[in-house]
Amino acid sequence: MHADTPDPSPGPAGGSFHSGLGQDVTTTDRTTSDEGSRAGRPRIERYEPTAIEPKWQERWAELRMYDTDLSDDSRPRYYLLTMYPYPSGALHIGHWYIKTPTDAIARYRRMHGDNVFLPIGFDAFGLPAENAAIKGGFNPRDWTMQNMEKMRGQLRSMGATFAWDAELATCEPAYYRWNQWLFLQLLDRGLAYRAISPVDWCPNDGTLAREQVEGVDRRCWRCGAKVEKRELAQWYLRITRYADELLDFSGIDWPEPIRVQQTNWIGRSSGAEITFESAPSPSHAGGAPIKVFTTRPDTLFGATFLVLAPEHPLVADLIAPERQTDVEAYVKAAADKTEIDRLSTDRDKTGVAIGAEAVNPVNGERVPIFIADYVLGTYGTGAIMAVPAHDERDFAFARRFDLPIVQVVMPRDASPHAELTEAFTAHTADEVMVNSGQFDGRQASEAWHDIVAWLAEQGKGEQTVTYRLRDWLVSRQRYWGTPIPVIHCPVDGPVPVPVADLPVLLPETVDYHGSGDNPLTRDEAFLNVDCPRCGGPAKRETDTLDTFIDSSWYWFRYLSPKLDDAPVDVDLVRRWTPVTQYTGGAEHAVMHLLYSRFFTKAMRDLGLVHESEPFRKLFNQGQILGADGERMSKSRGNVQDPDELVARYGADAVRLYLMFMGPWDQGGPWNTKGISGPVKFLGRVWALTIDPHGREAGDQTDGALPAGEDESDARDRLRAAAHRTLRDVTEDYEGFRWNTMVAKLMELSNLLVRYRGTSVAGLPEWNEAIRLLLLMLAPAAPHITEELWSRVLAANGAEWESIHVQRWPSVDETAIVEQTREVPIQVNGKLRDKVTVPVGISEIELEQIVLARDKVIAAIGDVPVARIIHAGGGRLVNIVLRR
RNA sequence: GCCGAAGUGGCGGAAUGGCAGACGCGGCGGUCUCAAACACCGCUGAGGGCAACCUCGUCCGGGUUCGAAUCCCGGCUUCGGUACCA
Repeated sequence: MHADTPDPSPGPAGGSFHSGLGQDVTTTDRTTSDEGSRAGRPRIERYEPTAIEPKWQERWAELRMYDTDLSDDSRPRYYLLTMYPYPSGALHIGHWYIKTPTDAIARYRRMHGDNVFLPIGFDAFGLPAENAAIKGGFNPRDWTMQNMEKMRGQLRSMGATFAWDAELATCEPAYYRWNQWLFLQLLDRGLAYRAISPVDWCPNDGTLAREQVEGVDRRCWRCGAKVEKRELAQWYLRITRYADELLDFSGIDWPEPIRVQQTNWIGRSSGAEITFESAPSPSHAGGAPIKVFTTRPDTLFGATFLVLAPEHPLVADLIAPERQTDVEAYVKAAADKTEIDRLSTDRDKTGVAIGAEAVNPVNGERVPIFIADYVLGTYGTGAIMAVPAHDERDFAFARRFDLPIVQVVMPRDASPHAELTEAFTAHTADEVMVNSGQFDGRQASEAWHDIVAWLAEQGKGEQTVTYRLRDWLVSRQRYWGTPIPVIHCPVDGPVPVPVADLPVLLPETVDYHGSGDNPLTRDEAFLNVDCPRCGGPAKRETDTLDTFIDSSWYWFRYLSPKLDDAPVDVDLVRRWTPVTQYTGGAEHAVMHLLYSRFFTKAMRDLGLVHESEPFRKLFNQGQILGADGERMSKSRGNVQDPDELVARYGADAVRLYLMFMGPWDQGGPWNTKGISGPVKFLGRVWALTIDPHGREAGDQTDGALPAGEDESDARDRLRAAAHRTLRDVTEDYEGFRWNTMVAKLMELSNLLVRYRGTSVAGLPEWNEAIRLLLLMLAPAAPHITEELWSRVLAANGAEWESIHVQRWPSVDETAIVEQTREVPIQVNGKLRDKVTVPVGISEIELEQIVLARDKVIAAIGDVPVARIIHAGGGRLVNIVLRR
């Protein structure tokens, strides 16, 4: 800063005459540590986080500081939501990584006067509880409740400001009855329905989740038996009805990668549905419509065969008797594979002809029909027209089965006779039609529309849109979830449970029989009921709901977790939602974060909520990996236990270290060593505050101010640094840039350390800097700042008031204004010199000074100066020489 | 394969068109101590020079610009997601 004024002007000497200052906050311990007094240096009380953290956590809880008054309209509302944890047993460091910075946001917003609501709860249904229960022979409820109790304690140890009075657990009837209620409403609106679909089924253990099927030969994870596919009646939610609306992200501020993922997942494809007809054959009358979906109707003349999905319903009608055996064998083989296997890209194409033909509507040509598992029954119409010349998969299939390949689209200037060695899939504005009858010579992109129009005229096709997104399968053949409120009557079929009979309670006792299949199917008391419609004997539905239902509306319920006559408090929902800021992992991109958007829209259409989007702003934090760079898991033995760290370094240090590691959205490998940085920093903040006049053994400055500074310079510099830090740190808080926020506070504390024990320690500028430092640090490290704040107040004889109810300080711009500025000087873009000049200097004056510098003259030599660039507001000067 | 994110010292990272490496870890030297630990002070990208200084340097190759870690084009690598979606 004073690089060009090296001569030292000694400031007031010594640093030992300040005990009389009113603002002296030195602790009384200074005099009690007699055995530690060595070399005339009083030992100050050390920073002991474990001694202060529980104390303040209790105090905050006693004062109910963070229960939110939801009816308070006098302040801006800030609904801060963080993904609720699954009660898996214990918190891991990843929970801290997302939750403690979220708490810093809450505290920061409160210091701006916002009414912050930061609820917490538990995603308490799910498979891990059931697996643990089967293994240990106990009730999933007991396991879940115990885990929740442990995790509550751990969550409290973060010092986070959760609104515990709003806590909810989804496994409580008070919550899941409303899952059931919502399900019935969706059923009533046609947004829930039942359909048959294949599930993985083990002969010993019943239905398996996808992750319970192991290895390429698909065996049960528990008993090793070969897993089959079974057709089961399943409940679905009609999320596809909202596909187009879900593609619209206007009005929400979400990370681009999530929006892209959701968009791809929904997978809107514009194309045409084209109707082929079956050709007559000895065993089949012909004339049956076969609908195919294509995004390339312009290639219709190139369709040389048709492929149906193996499970396509028309297969049975069309099949030639002599093909029966082969086709059945193929269909069975396909059914034994999961969709994952079927979709594996590098697999060779397989399929069989079914001995039937179809008629191409555009030219009357007869083409053979195949079934092949590369066509999916669940997408489009489950049937395609195969155009091997213009589709890679069809090309591979045609090569394999020696089928004709007819090119119908080609580049304008290409030779029409060249043989294709791979599918030609380019679809720009520059291709023309060939081998396409009346469309020959037309530009392909125009022919696309012309052919669709022609088909529509003939009643043989229409333009359509297809989505990759499927309806949401919500049936789970599991005990530990929300019972689906339906009764199956032999007379009336599936009948909804009357709303008055809700909740359908999960039975208290559970008998697993040492097996993984759903014990509800064996629970006679649960199972046997009267039909609500005809009163006759009927059976309850034994499937439970996917736990993602629970998390699809939980933030509404936080506002009134105990409300017992409606799922949500319409008035509070109107005032408090959408959620202002949501924080959580990106791994939920196309599940929870998509389902929540769907549910919000569906609940809007049910008249329950007014808005269409759940979360106005979303932030996805990164993932903390093990020290080995791998995902943390018990089996790898690389899990970091936060309790251990808290016991050793304190919650504040852990919070600060997690924030300091790097950008929040980045995550990264855990490295315990690095925590010593934040630990030392907190120790310095402690020492600076309680003992401003102390000096450490080995300090060679001898209490003198830095060379070239007098006391007035030092006071200005302290004040400028404190306010500049405040300005920058405020911006970092706003942008969730915790790592640089902490770094800047470290810089300020380093500066204060330099002045500790000098004549400016304890002066008003010093005290202001300490005060700002504590306030800026308070949201991130709430305990130590609360403790030091209370000591400062006590030392000044002031009444205690929590640091966390203080207002965020405002920047004094006049403190930051400087008299001089250091200007880097470049010659041809290379740094050659620096010069300190008065702030208001003109460009002409600056040039004169710059050009007179020895180093500049040397760098220029005898080459003429072409021009001189003054970069943005005089931040830099660049002298450009003639080439 | 496709989609997304990212490549900067020994390590985590900062700087997003203007002084590369803030801040921290680790390392080296010193002070304090009987000694150690703690704490404190100084140094710490590479190479050269007694020195002042000089040269090189942000994954690789081009380009734009007075000036590029940053913008553009091409490539490589790593991580995440997805998986024959017609």
